Amino acid sequence: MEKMLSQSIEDYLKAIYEVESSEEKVSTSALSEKLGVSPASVTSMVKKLSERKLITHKRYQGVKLTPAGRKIALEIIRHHRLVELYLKEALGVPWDQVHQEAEKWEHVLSEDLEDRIDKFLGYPVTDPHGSPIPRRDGTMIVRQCDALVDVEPDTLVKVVEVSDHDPELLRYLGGIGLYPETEMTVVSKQPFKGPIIVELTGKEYPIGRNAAKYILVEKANN
Amino acid sequence: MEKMLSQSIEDYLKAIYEVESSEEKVSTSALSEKLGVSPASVTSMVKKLSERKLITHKRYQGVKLTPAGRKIALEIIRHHRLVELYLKEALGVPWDQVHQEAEKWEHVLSEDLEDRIDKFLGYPVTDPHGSPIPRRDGTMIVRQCDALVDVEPDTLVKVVEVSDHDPELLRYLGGIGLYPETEMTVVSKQPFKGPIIVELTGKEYPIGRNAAKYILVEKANN
DNA sequence: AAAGAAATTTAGACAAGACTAAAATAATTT
DNA sequence: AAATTATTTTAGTCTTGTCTAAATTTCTTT
Ligand SMILES: [Mn+2]
Ligand SMILES: [Mn+2]
Ligand SMILES: [Mn+2]
Ligand SMILES: [Mn+2]
Repeated sequence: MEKMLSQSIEDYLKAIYEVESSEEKVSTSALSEKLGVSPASVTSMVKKLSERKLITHKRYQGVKLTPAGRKIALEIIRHHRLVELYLKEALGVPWDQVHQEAEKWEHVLSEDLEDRIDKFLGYPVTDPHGSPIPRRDGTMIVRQCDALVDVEPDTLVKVVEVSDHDPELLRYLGGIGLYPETEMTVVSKQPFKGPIIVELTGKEYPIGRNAAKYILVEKANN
Repeated sequence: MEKMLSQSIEDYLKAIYEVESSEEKVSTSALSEKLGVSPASVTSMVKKLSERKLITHKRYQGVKLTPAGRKIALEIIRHHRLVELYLKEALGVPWDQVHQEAEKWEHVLSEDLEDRIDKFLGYPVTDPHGSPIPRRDGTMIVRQCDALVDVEPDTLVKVVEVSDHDPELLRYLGGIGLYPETEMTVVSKQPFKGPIIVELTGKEYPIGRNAAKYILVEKANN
């Protein structure tokens, strides 16, 4: 049952899953960008993944995960997020560094160790950045939430999730105490694409429009 | 300063170090055997490692680590042994499984994580099988001890180290309570290459000659 | 000392995964 | 609708690390 997949294949499937969850089409260029390889390299890997029935591909039209491919992607994402949380909880790795470490560890985690870590953490459902952890059976809850950048001023919101890709942003947010589950008020959106001002723990902080795209929130139930 | 070395190179250097510590010469065939690759593959990697000045090589005469190569080997062995101990202590992985896991994790451990694990464990000096953990500076204590198979009957000995390579042996030894630091008496050596009988916690157990080569002991001070 | 056996190296091939440059196709402007 | 631009694919090359088969060197026997 267990096929041995290369780290490269695992990273491609994960990237395709991630692009699928935010973009309409999963284009060669999007994957090229995300994985830091040339478009030509993406095309050749796409061919291989198609042959293995892990994705479908219409020439020039982008790719799509098959159920088998999606299952593997979620397996790797589960590893990634469990490891992130484990590193933070068990070894005190700061939340802006866990992503980078997990990027390597996700590929060498045995099923046995996955279970031990899961148990140690008390079967958690979200990682340190608020992203949901896929279940062992290859399913994952999808939540409904808004990007901070789209929220109207004067709204009380609760942070749901923060992108884990930019360590510098994470350090800034950690510095002002903005984590998943934090409640805050959107005070104003400065004109001319200026920052969004939020208030938490009695102080006001600016958050750039671009950063605010990567902070997901839900309206606080008052 | 930090060169990025492939997992393969790291495994070769580690294997060379390990063969060096037990055999006179580090032969192509010994490495081939240990790494599970063909002799021809060893020769070609040996050429590469020589060019990088990590080993010296006299044609048909075996290889030797340079100081630079030895330092890297010990770095990997340090990772390996810290991870083994960590998995056992922090996640309860049984001692017969830690080696297999560590074989993969040793290559993806950052210096930061290495330090965190070291600290968590209280700066340990031996791994679960009793092998010394190299220090950060690339040095390691070498101990003087005897293989159990060479000990005369009627001697009280203390277990120093057990080979981590055979899970089945480790399970057997764990089952009879034979771990590093355990004291036991060598009762007899059965004739015709028969087993060695040891006594611990009041009971006698047989240990095959071959297994006894991989159990290192010292005379108990008493 | 020579022959035979064993170990090592060379030669040549292959698979994975990347790259660049050029060709093909699709999307956008004019 | 044609021309221009952008995206994607193809073609061909490279590196890493492996393999098998053949040649070379060393070791062991006689
Ligand atoms: Mn990865
Ligand atoms: Mn995360
Ligand atoms: Mn290894
Ligand atoms: Mn060990």
